[in-house]
Order: sequence, then structure tokens, then C-alpha cells
Amino acid sequence: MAAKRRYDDGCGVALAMDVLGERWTMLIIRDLLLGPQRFVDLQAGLPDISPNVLSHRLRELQESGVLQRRTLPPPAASRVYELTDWGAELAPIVSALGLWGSRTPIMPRTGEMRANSLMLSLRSTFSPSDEPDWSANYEIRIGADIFAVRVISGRLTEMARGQAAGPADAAIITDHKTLGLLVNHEEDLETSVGSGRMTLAGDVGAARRFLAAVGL
DNA sequence: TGTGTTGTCTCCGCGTCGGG
DNA sequence: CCCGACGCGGAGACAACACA
Repeated sequence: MAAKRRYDDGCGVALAMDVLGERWTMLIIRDLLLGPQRFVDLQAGLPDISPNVLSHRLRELQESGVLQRRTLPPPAASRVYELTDWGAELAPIVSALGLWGSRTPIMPRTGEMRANSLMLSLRSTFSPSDEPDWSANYEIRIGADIFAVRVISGRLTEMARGQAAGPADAAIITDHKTLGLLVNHEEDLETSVGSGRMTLAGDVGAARRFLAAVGL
């Protein structure tokens, strides 16, 4: 592969684009914001990326210090990619970029949002509450994908792929399309639940409270 | 040792850009 | 406008590794 193009500009924006400006790079980072992923997991989340391009991007991001590769302990013993502390600082930037992109005036919204994207949409559109009594652990299931979310005193403090360490107070079980409609305010919660495409379990009030706090 | 998984390498086509 | 250089990305082959 040829040498990477650089802007040769001391401006922070140009330096950031030297690191992040290649095709697929931001989407790889987006998918890693919710936790470590294996090479095949990243491929599954980005089905149009070829293995060599993914391999190349991962290596570039490792060399840039954005992510690191780690080998899981046995019996898994597989290698996963995860953001470094510096790479994880991109979380609010990616969220802001997602919000900005969702308001694009010229490009039609095409393609189905995947689980990772939906969860990041929930995070970026979450409206913090001043309710000091609102603290809850949530389990969100989007098809086969499971995510753990924690709200403490009305603030969304954690969102990660996989089941939470402790028991969840409420569970939200749905599919990609339904959650996408809800996030985009193209369907209300009552319709989603009434149609059976969304199930709320455990503390239903807490689940409703969470869903009322998200969306564009 | 065979098989599946994970990741890399090589080759090639296509698009872009700059010089003549 | 033409042509060559260069960069990007995809397909397929291949290597390294883990595990049964």
C-alpha cells in the first residue's frame, strides 16, 4: 500500500484528519465506542469493507494511538480491538457528528441503521434530566445484540455492548427498524409496544422514562 | 493433523491529477 | 485534450494461529 497522504498542516483539524480522514475510519471508531470488537465483528458491522482495507485501517489506527489490539484470556483467546483512552475521547465528537449528519438537508436517509449506530443515536440524543431519583440499569436487546445502559441521577453514565455485570432494572427488547422509527420520532412508543414489535420488561416505568429521554 | 478463524499480501482496475 | 503517475480499494490467494 502506498504511503499515507497527509495534509502537512499544523492545524489541529488537519492533524485530526491525518488520523481520521480515510474512508471507513470513523465508522470503525464508531463501532468500537461501545466496547472491544474482534476482526470478524467489525467486518459484520461494516459488510461493505474488504478484509484488507479493514486490516489496513486497524493498523493505521494502532500506529496513530487511537486503538490497541489485545488478546483475550483463555478460553476465548481471540484478539480484539479497543479504543485507547485517547481514542475514547472521540465519543462526544462522533455523537456530535452523528447528530449533524442526521440533519443533512440534501442527502436522503438510506440504509438500515445497525445496532451500534442505534445505540450511539440513543446516547447522542439522550436528554439529561434533573430528576435525582432517576437511577436505573437497563438491558437493551436489538435483535441478537445486547447492550447495557446505566442512568444515574438522570445522567446517562454508561453504555456498552454485552450484558451488564449486575441485574437490569428494566429491559427494552425490540428490532432495528422499530427502534430506528422511535429514535427518529417517526413512530410513538405506544404504537411500537402495541404492535408487539417492542417489549418492555421489569420496571416498565423506568423503561418508558428512558425512551422518553431519547430521540431526535 | 485437519479445520476454522484471523489477518496479510499481491495483483489489478479505476479514478484523479498534473504536465505537456 | 491526451497521457503517464499515483493513490485507492477490491478480489483472491496465502500465512499464521488456535483448537479439537
